[in-house]
Amino acid sequence: MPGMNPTDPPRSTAPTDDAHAPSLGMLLTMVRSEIVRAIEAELAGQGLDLSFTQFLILKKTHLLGPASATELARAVELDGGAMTRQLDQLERKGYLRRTPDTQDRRALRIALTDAGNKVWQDTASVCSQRVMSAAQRSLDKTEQSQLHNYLQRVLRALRDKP
Amino acid sequence: MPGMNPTDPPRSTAPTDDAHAPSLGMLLTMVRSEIVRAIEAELAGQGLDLSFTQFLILKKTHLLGPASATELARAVELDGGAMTRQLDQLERKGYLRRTPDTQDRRALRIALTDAGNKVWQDTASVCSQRVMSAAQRSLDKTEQSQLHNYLQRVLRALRDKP
DNA sequence: AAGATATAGTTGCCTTGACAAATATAGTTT
DNA sequence: AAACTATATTTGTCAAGGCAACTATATCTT
Repeated sequence: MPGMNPTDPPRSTAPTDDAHAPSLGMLLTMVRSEIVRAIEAELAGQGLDLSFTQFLILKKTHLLGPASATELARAVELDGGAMTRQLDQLERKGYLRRTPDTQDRRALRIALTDAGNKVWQDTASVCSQRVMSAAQRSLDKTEQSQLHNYLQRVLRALRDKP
Repeated sequence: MPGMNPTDPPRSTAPTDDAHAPSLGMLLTMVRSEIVRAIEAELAGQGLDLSFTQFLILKKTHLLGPASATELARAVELDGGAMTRQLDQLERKGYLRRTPDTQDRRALRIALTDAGNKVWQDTASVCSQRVMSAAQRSLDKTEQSQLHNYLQRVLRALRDKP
């Protein structure tokens, strides 16, 4: 076993027991779901009724500036149909607006409203920064960028198939 | 950007158009979903009709030996209700069996059938090994264990709240 | 320019998973 | 041992997201 951590506690000696070292896949799942939970909790704590997905959409809309629904969907890795429904909700909450695109009459331009901008800048972005820096607080700068780098390389390896 | 209209609002210049460097959160999402996709594709390619969740349940059942539904649910980070339904399916497919626990009459013992064991050992575990080693092929041993280590530290930081 | 093909957004359908309620059984306290 | 309390599993309900079908428009081909 390549990464046998000496500080691991002894364990029941059942079948091939190394059940305590989570696999890479499991770690990714757990880390991600903790981040999601934490950000949703922060948002709720600030009185904001936003799901993690909605938070992401606000983030990307702010980041990209007015964008089409499809661009946004790709940016947050969400299905187009699901995007439509999330946009419905965010529009109902008053955080963004759909405007017909004058260039392409099939498309929309999704833009933050003033309220949406305010919520993003004053609250939501702060929540996520708080969570993300808490998450990485035990890594120094070098380690943080290594982590980032490793994950990018893993991603590329997975996408450049063979 | 095809068609930049003069009446279009200014492209947000502020947040440094570094929109191309995915955040840590986004990386985690993307890496994980690539892994899931890849493993499901491998399984399907081997003629196995197994969702990623079902794959995980087989894996953990193999790893833990006969376990209760609750133990399994915790091991794969799945809700108890969802577990019941996945067990229904896996039992229908003939890969595992529910036996009443003789010690605790509320509980079950979930065990792989012979078919389940065979599928795991001959096919499913191989698929996942193939995907996971492809994923990490551009990291050397040291980097792999650093990645693992960093993720564990991030996870701990998130769980040992502030 | 007509036809073929591709893309944007919406909607319907289906599956999954979270959450809560219900039931059965253990374990603890009085 | 009766009353509480905690745990294991199941079921109902709901929201979310994937996929396919549909409409409208754009783009490419002939």
